[in-house]
Amino acid sequence: MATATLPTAEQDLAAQLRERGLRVTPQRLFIYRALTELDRHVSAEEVLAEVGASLPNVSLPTVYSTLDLFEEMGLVRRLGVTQGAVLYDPRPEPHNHRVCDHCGAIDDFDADLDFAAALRRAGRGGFRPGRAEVVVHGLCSRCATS
Amino acid sequence: MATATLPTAEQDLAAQLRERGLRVTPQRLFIYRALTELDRHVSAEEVLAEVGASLPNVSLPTVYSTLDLFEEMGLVRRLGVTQGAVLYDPRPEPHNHRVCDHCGAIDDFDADLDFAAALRRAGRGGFRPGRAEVVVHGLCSRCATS
DNA sequence: CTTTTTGCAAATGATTTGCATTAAC
DNA sequence: GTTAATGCAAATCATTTGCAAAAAG
Repeated sequence: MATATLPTAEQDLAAQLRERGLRVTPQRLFIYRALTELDRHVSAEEVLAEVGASLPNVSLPTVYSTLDLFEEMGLVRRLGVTQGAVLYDPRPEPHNHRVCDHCGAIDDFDADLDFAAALRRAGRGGFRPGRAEVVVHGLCSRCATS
Repeated sequence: MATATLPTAEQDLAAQLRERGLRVTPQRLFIYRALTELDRHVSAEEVLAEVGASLPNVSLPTVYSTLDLFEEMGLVRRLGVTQGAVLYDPRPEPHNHRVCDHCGAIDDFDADLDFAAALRRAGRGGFRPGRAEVVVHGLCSRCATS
């Protein structure tokens, strides 16, 4: 795909793909754009719906495999979920999550916390720790009200 | 079911069930026992396998519905997972988790951390915070080695 | 022209549902 | 005897796989 007129972020994606010897396809660019535009935790279905508006006939298997690729590239993170479809988090930097125990919604919150002690403990027994985050369980505003 | 000779923990379960107006069935008692004996994060299938050894013909739907019930009763917690089946955590007290980003394994670690700041932040915007835990992502000893 | 990527259809795997039967109480 | 709980079979939902056709380089 010609990349001359792409926005910077998508130029970067194209470059990263080429570096890996992978191809720059409209599907990959549009899926990336959809993630940026949606800017929240999304399921594969939601990504497909967003992409479908501008690029028809994209298939769910393509969305899944592209999201997997993006995870490998560190562009998104898969979030474990206790109900419904897996969510993909388009924020690559470390941040924390709050999870509604009632409806399963997951959103972000920021707080700079000291994870040194936790990382030290987690590193016992051969586990190689990477990133740490706090997960706060509770009820989202909607579920707390009703 | 007659409960005269049950171990204490199972007597307690029986009492809790009766308090709720629910019935004390062998399935519920054996599933509870299986959770105690396995004493680790388990899938519904694993629970069924363990239960099946002593109480034949238990069905997977019964395991699922019983685990749901136990979650409502605060006896287990469902863990969100990014691959494979949902896991049930038989430890009711707060504790932390470490997750292998390669194979998806989740185990426990303890560390007493100060969540006050995180809970304060998480409580913004109408979210009602309950428990907090740290999740450390990384590679388990097995995946780090190979 | 070569090889990757895609779309479609079908397969898989986890979990849930419907319903007649069984078992608690 | 009444009502909840169970087992079985079938349905559902998310995700993955196989493969021929399309498109990137």
